[in-house]
Amino acid sequence: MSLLIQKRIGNTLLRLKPWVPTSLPTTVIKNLSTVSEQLPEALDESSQEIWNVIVGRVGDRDSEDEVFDRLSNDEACNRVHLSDGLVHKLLHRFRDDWKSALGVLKWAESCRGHRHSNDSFDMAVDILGKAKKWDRMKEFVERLRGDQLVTLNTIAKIMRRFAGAGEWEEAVAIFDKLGEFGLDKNTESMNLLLDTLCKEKRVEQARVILLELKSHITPNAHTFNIFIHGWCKANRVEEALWTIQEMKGHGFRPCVISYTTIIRCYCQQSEFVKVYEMLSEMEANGSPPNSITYTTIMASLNAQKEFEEALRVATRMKRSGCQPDTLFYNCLIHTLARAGRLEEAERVFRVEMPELGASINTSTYNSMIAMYCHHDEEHKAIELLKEMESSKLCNPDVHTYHPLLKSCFKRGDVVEVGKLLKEMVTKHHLSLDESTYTFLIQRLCRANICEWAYCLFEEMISQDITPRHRTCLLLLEEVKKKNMHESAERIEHIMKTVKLTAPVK
DNA sequence: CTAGGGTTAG
Repeated sequence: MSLLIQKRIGNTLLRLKPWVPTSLPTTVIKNLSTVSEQLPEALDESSQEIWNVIVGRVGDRDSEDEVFDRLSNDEACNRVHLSDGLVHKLLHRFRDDWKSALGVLKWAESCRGHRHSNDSFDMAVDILGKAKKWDRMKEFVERLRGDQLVTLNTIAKIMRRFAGAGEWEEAVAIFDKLGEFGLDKNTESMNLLLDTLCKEKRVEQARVILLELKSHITPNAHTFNIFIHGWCKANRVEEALWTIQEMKGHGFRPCVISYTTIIRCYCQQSEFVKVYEMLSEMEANGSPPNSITYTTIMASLNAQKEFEEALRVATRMKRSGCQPDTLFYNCLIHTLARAGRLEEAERVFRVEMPELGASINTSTYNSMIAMYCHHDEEHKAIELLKEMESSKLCNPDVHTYHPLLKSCFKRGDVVEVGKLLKEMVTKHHLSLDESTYTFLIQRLCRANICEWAYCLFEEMISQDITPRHRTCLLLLEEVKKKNMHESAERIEHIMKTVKLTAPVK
């Protein structure tokens, strides 16, 4: 087995092999041992080969120069013709590993015939920002500045990373220096700054800055919508309403976005009377609600388990003549499923969506599959999964498999769990996420196969996914019951060293 | 640079 394959994400089952206990059904063991190499999707054959080489060459703890050297000295890498798309995918692959990302970038730059797109540089800046390597980021941006390669998009990445890390003053400082990058302080760049601050719950600061800049830069309708969102995010709907007035004072008519933002805030406060009042107001004053408005309300009612009420909202929407879209239908199907109206959901899926030209996506299928599983019609769920695979319009994701896996556990069919996991990894190149690991570990423990659960736990750690405290405790208890001393010690060790995620709620 | 799902889980 090559190192390359070991490095791949989602080699869950592969890693299980040495651990598979004899108590597991033989079919499971057989399934686990036949995993083939998975490939990242959407790459053509030659790009795929390059990908494998590069990813295989990049070590875990190397410096950027080591990565660069290794790639430069590799024959296969030197023969490569690099496309922007491939560089983009590589940077994305190393988005959490800035050293490797910079090494790859540097190597790509040195390749004959290759010139980076702005997008690649921006991604590098973003990766450094994500890692909070501020000095390296500034250094990198300086270089870009020299080559006049800094765009407003670059600035956006910098600002958002600073603000996201709580360094909002730095975000403002970048705005102040826009001129140095050959960019203007205008409405567009100001809105970017204000939006960044508002999204990081710094609406007050944004407000102060707007007042400062007002005499130089004219706000537009976007500016006010940004503030409406900012106030709502801070749960200060009074100020948001006040901003609507201010907007009017500046000669801008509040639009469907302005109102929908406020409606969302009312929904979160469960102030549904106010929601409906605002809906009526919108209809009356010529900014009628759209699909997004209605979907927002329905989703919120769903969250409160008010499915019948949510369905009334859908009826109201259809009566209003508003054009439904995919997200609306996904929400509607979800609602119908939760309300136990399977035939109606089927009709929406099979008839209404195609007729009204709403495209069906992964989430649509996921909702239908979850519905069937929930109502013990797994065969229909599996049929839909097959349909998804052959349709080529959309592919399954981890959420597609959750209800299917749950059904297997419910039936006590562990063999099927193994089959499904194998399919996820090999056929669809999916890697398990934190919630899937947590779920599997929990259910495997309950099914008295904590050996398997422990393997997944190890796998999780090796993928740098932090287990929840509760998961550790559960597994530890099970492992102790089975006298798996070594595993128990290891779990205890991990609990001490790894920063554990607090349990949800 | 402005608005929207879901989930496996008591």
